[in-house]
Formats: sequence, structure tokens, C-alpha cells
Amino acid sequence: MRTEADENYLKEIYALEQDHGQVTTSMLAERFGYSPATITGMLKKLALHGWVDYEPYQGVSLTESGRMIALGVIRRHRLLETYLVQVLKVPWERVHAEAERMEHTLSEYMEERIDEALGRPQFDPHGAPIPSVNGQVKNIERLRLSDLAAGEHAEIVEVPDRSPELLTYLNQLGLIPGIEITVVSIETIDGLVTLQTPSGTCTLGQTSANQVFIKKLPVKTSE
Amino acid sequence: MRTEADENYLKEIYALEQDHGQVTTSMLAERFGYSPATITGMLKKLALHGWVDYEPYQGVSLTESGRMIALGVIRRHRLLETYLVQVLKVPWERVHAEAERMEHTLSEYMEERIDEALGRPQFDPHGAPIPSVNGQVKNIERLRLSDLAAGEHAEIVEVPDRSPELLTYLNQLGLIPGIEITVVSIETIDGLVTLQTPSGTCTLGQTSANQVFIKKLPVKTSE
DNA sequence: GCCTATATTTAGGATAACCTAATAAATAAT
DNA sequence: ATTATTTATTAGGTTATCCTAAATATAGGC
Repeated sequence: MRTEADENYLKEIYALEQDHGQVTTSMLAERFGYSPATITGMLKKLALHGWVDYEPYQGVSLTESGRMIALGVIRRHRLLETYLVQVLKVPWERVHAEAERMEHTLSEYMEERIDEALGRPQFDPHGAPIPSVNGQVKNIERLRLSDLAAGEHAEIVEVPDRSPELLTYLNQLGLIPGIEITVVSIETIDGLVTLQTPSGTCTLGQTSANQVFIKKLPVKTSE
Repeated sequence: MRTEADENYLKEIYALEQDHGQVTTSMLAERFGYSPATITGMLKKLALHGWVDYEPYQGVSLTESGRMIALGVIRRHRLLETYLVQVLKVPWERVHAEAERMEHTLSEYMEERIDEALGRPQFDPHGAPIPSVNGQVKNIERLRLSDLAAGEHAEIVEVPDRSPELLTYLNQLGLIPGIEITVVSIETIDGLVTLQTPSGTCTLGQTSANQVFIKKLPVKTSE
């Protein structure tokens, strides 16, 4: 009925809708590393199942049923990541790849057991919200670290989970969700951001600063 | 390189070699519920990879490399079963089906983490030996419950893991690996076995008694 | 030792998910 | 507005894993 490929396409369409609104054949081809022709074929198939609305040359969007499937896969992925980090002590930067393998074979029963064992967490180790069983997502309003000005105070709320290199780097610097930081300075020329973190001072390049999501906090006055 | 189908065929050939010595096309067809023609095709493919020795009309047997792959899959299956029972409290009769889904997606890294978390167990919850990373299997000499005579004393060492119904039944009766029992009587006509267990007395039919593996213990004298 | 029954293989087909090359539609440039 | 470029689709092909029906090899009965 529903294959692993179907689930991966729906999950990716969901992610692209979140990030760019519009989802095109070429965006999916690029993400998967497949030829555009392959994507077209799959989109037709997904539309036939009623999981997406698809008009040739007009891009694709999830239907309600497609969105529910995507959220189910994302839920299993994020629950697995959380479990691996919290219980099995798998390193932060590694759990994405492991969850990617297992998200399609985890049964509903196991999903529930893991959710219960973890105490029904709302966020995964990278700060991403874990959709509820009925598809509710706790989306937090977020800014990027690169949006801050010198002197501003903020809490890190989310980091992307796909790049082990970036995660290893951020972890070394202590830049993980929940941590509070203050911007010491911003280099206007090449966008270097210098931060005060609980574990010291560090400087981030634009690429990294752009991928770290934060929530502004009232500026520290004195102490 | 190696698909899930490949792994399932090798695992099943291994199991049939253990149980019957000889492995034929029709045995595999029956186990999988596939047509014999499908099996023939796959056996050719497995032979091409050097995982089995296959002569048309002469049955099939694992090569050394095929055996190592099969043992790897069985190792992951049994480690998963053990983890699910011990850590996630999944019911005994359910873990086989869950492990069957996940055994192919568990990475070597996760296999090692789970093995370590469990303290490197030697046997799974049904009493089956967990092969070591390098393919060693602790095979115990075993008899069947139906081989015992009245008055004999024994320890249950293994039960099959595939039938949830049988497992639920045995679990209710307290007949699980590690338990010591004494045969009260044997009905010669239809092979009913009446047992003294730590939790009371119970009677088993021939079908069940034939599937419970035991190790004889010295006969209890008095107490 | 031949014949029949059973087991197995061969031949040809289906579907899923990928591919390349050629074509067509949409968009941007002059 | 026509052309050039980019983007997407269609056409046709490949591999993996299943199928059925027909052909063939092995094994058992007498």
C-alpha cells in the first residue's frame, strides 16, 4: 500500500513546503539526487493515491492525508532521535542518520512505547518540534542568530539536524538548544558573529550563524 | 549490494539447515509463501553473489560468507528481541514481529550500542543463542519436553519465537526459559504431558510439548 | 525398468523505482 | 513579440522481486 519511497517523498515535500512554500520537481530532484524524470513519475503516483495535488508544470502540494503521513514519519524520526540521544547515548551528530534508517520500520506500537518511555517529549535533541499522534505541531516563532545585533540576548531554540559536521562544531562550542547567549559583536564586512556563551566566547561564520535558530530574550542589564 | 530480500533468504536457509540439514526449493517456497519459481530465481542470484552453493534440482546450502551474513541478521534480530523485552517492556509474544521489521535497518553502530547497553547477552528472551560479532554460536544440547518420561526433572532452555499464540499460552503457564519443571505423568495414548512447575501443575498437549526445549537435570530425590 | 507423481526449472509477465535522451511548456531576454 | 534559456514531461530502458503456465528432471510404485 504505502512504500518507503512514498514516505520519503511526502516527508521531503512537507519540509520544502515549510522552507519555501512552493515545491517544484527540480527542488525534489536536487534534494534526493534523482533525475527530474523520476520525480515526475513519483508525483503522478502520489497524486493517484490522493496524497498530493499535482498539476504538470505547476509544482506539487500535500493534501490533508499526505500531510498526515508526512507528519507521522517526522514524528517517528524525531522520537527516535530523542530516544537515541537520551537513552542509548548516541552522539548528537549521529542520530539523524540512524533515525533516517529506522523511521520507516518503526511500528505504531513501538512509536507509542518510545513516546511513553521518554515522557512524551515535545521537542527533539535539535530543538525541532515532535508532531503529536494526531498531527499537531508546536511551531515556535524563531529568528536566526545572524539576525541579531551586537548586545542582544537570546536563547538557542533549534539547529538543523542533517549536517554532522555542523553539529559536531556547534556542540564543541556549546551552542545547543536551551543555551542562552549574548552577541558581543558583529563584523559588518563578512558577517562574523562573536558570542558570549555560558562556556566562554566564540566566533561564528555567516553560514553557521544563519542556520542557528534563536528566540530573543530581554537584554541583560547588570548583575 | 545486499538487499533485505537477500538477508531474509539467507536467514531462512540457515534456519532450515539447522532444522533439517537439507534445504530444498519447496521448503523455502512454503516458508515464505512464494511460488517455487520465485525461489529458483533468487537462489541463482544468491549463488552469483557467492552466498550459497546451488545445483539445479539438488537443493541449496550456505557458503561461509552466506553463513556470516545470516548470522549477522540473526544476531541483530535476537539483540533487538532482548532489548525490547528487557528495556522497553514489550510483551514476550510480540517482540519477534517487531524485531523482524527492524533487523534489516539496524546499523552496525546501533547493534554495538544495544549489545553494550544489555551487557552483551548470550541468549535472547526465548532462550535462543545470540551469535557473536564474529559468528560464534553457543549451541546448547537440547531435548524436547515430549522426550521426557514421568518423574524426570528438567530446565526449560528454549521456546520457538514465531508463534505469538503459543508464547502467550506458555507464558500464562509460566513455562519460560530458566524455569525448572518435573514431569508428573505422560498420557501414552495422545501424549498429554502433566508438569509440576514453580507456579503449579499444568497439562500440555503434544504439539506444545514438542516445541519446548529442555535440558535434563538430576531427578529430585526428596525435600 | 518403465511409468506416474512430485519437485523444480524455464519462459514470459507484472510492478516499483530508478535511469537517459528527446520533446514540450514556461519563463526570461532582447 | 519572438527567441533563447530553463524547467518539466514523455518515451523507452534497466533491475529487483514477485507471479502463472508450461516444460523438464527426479523419485517412487509395481
